[in-house]
Amino acid sequence: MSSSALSKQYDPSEVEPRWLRFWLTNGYFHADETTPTVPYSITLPPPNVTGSLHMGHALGSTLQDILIRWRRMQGSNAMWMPGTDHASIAVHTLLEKDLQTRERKTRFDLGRDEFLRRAWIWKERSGSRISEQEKLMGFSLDWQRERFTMDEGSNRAVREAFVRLYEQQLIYRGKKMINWDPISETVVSDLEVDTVEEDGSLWELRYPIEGTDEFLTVATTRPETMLGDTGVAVHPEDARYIHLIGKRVRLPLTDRTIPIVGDTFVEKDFGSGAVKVTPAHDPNDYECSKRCGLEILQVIDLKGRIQAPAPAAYVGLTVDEARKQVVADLEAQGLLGAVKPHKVPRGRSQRSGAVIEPMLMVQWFVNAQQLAGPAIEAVEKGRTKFVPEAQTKTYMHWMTNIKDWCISRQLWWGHRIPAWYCDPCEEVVVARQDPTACPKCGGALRQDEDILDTWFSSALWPFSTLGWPDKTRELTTFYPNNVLVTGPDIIFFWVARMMMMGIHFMGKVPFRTVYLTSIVTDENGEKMSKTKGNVVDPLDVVHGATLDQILERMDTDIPDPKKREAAQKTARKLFAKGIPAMGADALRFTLAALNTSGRYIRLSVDRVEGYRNFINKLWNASRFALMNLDGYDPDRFEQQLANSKAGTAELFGLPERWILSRLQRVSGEVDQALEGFRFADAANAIYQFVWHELCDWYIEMAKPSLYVNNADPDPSREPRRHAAQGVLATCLETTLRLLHPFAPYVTEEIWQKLPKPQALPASLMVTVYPRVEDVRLDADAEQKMALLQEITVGVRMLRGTYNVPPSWSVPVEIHAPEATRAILERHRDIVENGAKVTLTLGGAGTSTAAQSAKAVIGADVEIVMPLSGLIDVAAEKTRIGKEIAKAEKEIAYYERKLADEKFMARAPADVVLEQRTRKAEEEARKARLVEALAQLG
RNA sequence: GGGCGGAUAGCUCAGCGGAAGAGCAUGGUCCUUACAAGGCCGUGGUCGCAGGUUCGAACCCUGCUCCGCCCA
Repeated sequence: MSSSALSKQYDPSEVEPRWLRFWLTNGYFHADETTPTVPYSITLPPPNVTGSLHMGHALGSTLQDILIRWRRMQGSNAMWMPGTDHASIAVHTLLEKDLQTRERKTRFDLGRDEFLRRAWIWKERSGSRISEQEKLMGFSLDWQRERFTMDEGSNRAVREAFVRLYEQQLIYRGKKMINWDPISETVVSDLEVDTVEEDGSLWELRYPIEGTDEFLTVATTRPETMLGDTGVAVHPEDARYIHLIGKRVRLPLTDRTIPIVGDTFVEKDFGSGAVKVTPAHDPNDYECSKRCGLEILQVIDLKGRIQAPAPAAYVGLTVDEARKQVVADLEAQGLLGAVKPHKVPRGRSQRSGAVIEPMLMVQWFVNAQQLAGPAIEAVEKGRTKFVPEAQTKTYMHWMTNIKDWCISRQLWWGHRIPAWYCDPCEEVVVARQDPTACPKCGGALRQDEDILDTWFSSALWPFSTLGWPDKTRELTTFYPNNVLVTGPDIIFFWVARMMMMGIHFMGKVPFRTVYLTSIVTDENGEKMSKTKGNVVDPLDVVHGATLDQILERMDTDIPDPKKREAAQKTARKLFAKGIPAMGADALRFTLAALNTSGRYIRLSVDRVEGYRNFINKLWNASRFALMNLDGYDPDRFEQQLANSKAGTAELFGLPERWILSRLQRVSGEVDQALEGFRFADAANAIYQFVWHELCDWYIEMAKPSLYVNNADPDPSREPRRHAAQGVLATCLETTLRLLHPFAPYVTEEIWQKLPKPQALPASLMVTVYPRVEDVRLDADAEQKMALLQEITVGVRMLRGTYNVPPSWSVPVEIHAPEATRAILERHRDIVENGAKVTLTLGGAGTSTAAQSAKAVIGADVEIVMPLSGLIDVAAEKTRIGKEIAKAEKEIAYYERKLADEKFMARAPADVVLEQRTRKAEEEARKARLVEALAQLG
C-alpha cells in the first residue's frame, strides 16, 4: 500500500479535477427528500447570472459547504440548493450596453420580444459560468436540483404569490413618490439608491411678491426645478414672513403665480427661511403639497429632460442644461441672489450611477408594514436567530421602520406583472391564468407593461425552489432551511423579505438561523471593486495568474482608459509577482480561518500562501506516514484499539497516549466551534493540532519506533512499531475527516491512499465525522508530555543560545525532585531525541558544575549544560540576570496581592491558593537561578 | 442629525472578570533521509485616553478622542 508514494509538494491542479468528477458521478452531493434521516438544508443565495464567482461568494459558499459537508458526515440528510438569479436590471444594463456598442440600437429599437429572445440566448450561453466555478471550488451543491429565478417553477410561484397578495390587499397599485433612474428608465427601490454628499451650490432665487415691489428670497440646491414650483413655503411662526402667508409670488421665467403657504417642515434657520415647493420632484415638497393643497406639475420627463408645462424655451433640455439656463436667465433678470458652495445629498442609482429623480408615479407596491409584523415577532420569539447576534438590531431597526415596497420596474427581463387593464371600463384584472377578455364588460384587455423587482422572486426562493405552491415532499422535508448564510449587506434586500414572504405563505420562518459572514476586502481594508483594480479573483487564487494576465483582463473589463490605468497601477502593486496557484483547499481554508466575528476579512495573497503551506504540511506528514507504513495491518490495529483503554501502557507508549488524547480534544473543539458557527476557531484548532502537535511532536517522537534497520531487523520491536504505525495512521485518518469540510480535495486524495480498515465507504465525504471519545482522553499523559516538552524546549534554548552545532550530541544534567526525575527516567528518550542530548539525572538543586549554561523550568527543574570553554560567561550572566529580574517582578506582584487584606478576605479560596502556589514556584525558581549565577563566579 | 461596531505585538486579528495569545512579518541558526511552501530558538505589548465599579479590569460602567458601517 505504501508503494503509492506522494510527490514532494502537493499539486492541487492534478488532484482537484479527479475527485470532483468522482464525487459528481457518484451522486454524493444529492440528497433525496424521502431519505428518513434528519434533514439539514441550506439554500445558496443565488448569484446573479451576469456575474462570475467573486470573493464574497467564495467566502459564503465555503462556509455553507463546511456546514453541509459536516452535517452530511454526521449522518444528516444534507441538502444544499443551488441556483441563479435573473438580476433584471443588471442584465438590462449589460445587454443594452452591448446593443449600443455593436448595433447602435436601444432595446426600444429591438422591441420587447426580440430583446427577450436575445436575453435568453445570452442567459443560456453565459448563465452557467458561475455554476461551473462553484463546482471547481468543490462546493457540494445538489446540482440535480439547480434552479433559476425565471424558470417554470419560479414563474408559477411568483404568479401565485402576486395574485394572493393582491387578493389579500397586501399588494396595491397607487400613485406615490418613487425613485426614478433616468438612465435605465425604471423605478428603483429605496434600497437601490445610495445617498452621497456631493459638492454643489445653494442658490438664492428672488421671487417677486405679487402686488408689491418686494421679493421673497428662496434657497435651493436645484434651481431648475423652479419651473415646476407650485408654491413657496415659510414657517408659520417665522415673524419675518408671517404676514406674507396667503399672498402670492410671480414665478419667474413662467407666466404663473403661486401661493405662499405656512408649513412647519420649513427650517427657519436654513438659507433664507423660505423654500420653493416642487411637489412632483421632491418627496418633502410632495408631502407639503398634500398638507397645503398645492398643485402638482411634472416638468421632468422619464429621460430626465424638461417637459411641458415648463415654458417652451426649456423643454427638451436635460436637467443639467436646464439648471445652467435657468440660473443664467434669472441672473439676466436680476432675480438671482447669493450662490454659496453647499454639500448636497444626492441619490444615485447603485446600478447605473444615474442621479435619481424623485417622481410622482402610479406603481405597484407591497404593503410591507403588515407583512413585517410577523417577521418581527418571529425574531423576537427566537424562531429565527441571527449570528452574530448583534445583527439582530440591524434587522429589527429596519423592520420596525419599514416603508411600502415598490415592486414594479419598467424593464422587460423579469416576471411580467399579472395585471390587465380594460381601457373602456377601467377594470383591473389580476389573475393566475392570462385572461382573454374583460370579465366586466367583455372588452379587450392589455397587460401591464411592467415587470417585478428581482427581489420579489428572490423573496420566495427558499420555498419556490422546493415546489411551492404545490404541497411537495421536498417542502415538508427541507423547509424551513436550517440556516441561511449570507453577507450583512443584504439583510434588508433579501433576508428581511424572505422572512416576510416565508412566514406569510408557508406559515413558518424560512430558516432557523441567519449566519452573517464577514465582508471580504483587499489587504488595505478597501472594498474590492473591478474599477479599483484590487479584486482578488478566487479562481486566480485556485489556478494561479501572472501579473500580465490580471492586467490584460482589465483591458476588457474596464473600457474607460483613465480608470483602467488607475486600476492597473493598483493591480501592479498588489499582484507584483502575480498569484501562485494555491488550489481550492488553500483558499477555502484561508477564508474559514479568517472569518472571525469581526466585520471584515482583509484578504491578501500572502495570507492564502500561509494556509497553502499548511495544506502542504499535511501533505508531507501523510507522505511520511505512507513511507513508514510497511507491514501495517489496519484491521489488526482497529481490533487492538477497540480492546485497549486509555492508559494501557502495554500497547501504547506515552507519545501514543498523548497524541490520541490530543486528537480527542481537538475533535471536541472543532465540533463545538462548528455548532456555534465559529469557523475560524474550528480551522485554527485543526491547524494547531496538525502542525504543532502531530507534526512537530508526535511524528518526531514516533520516528525511533517506526524506523527499521534493514541491515539488522529486530523482530521484537515489531509490536511497538505496529502500534506507532496504527496511531499515526489513525491520527491522520481522523484529522482528514475533521478537515474534510474545509479542504475536501487534499483530504480525499490522501485518505484514498491511506491504508484503512476494510469496512469504510468509498469516499471520505461519506464517512462519519469525528466525535470525542472520552475513553481516549488521558490527562495523565498530557500532563507528563507537557513537562517533557518544556524540558526539551529548555534544552534546545540553551543549545540555541550558545550555537551548539546540531550534529553535536551534548551531555546534559537535569536536577529535579524525585517525582519529576522518575518521569524523566522513564521517558528520557523523548528529551534525548528531541533535543539531541544525553541526560544525566540528579537530585534537586545538586548541580555543582561550573562553566555551564543553566535554565530553570518551573520551580525546581534545573537544566545544566556543561560547556566548558564554549559559553560566554558574561553573556550567560546577563541572560540569567534577566531571568532573575523577571522572577522578582512576578514575586513582587504576588506578594503585593497576598499582603492585601481585602484580597485575602474576599477573593475565593482557590484563587488565593493559586496565587500562593505561583509565588512559591517563582521563589524556588529564583533560588535556582541565583545559585546558577553564583557558580558562574 | 440618529443608530450600530471597532481601537490588544511592526501588520491582520483572537481573547471579553482571576498569570497578555495566534498567524504573518522580523532576528539568529540549520540544505538532520516527510516537508526550505521546512526545522529549531529568540525579539516584540503601561490591551486608544481619563475616570468609576470590584479584593482583582484588556474584559463591566461613564465620559472623551480617533476610525468604520448603516439609516436620514
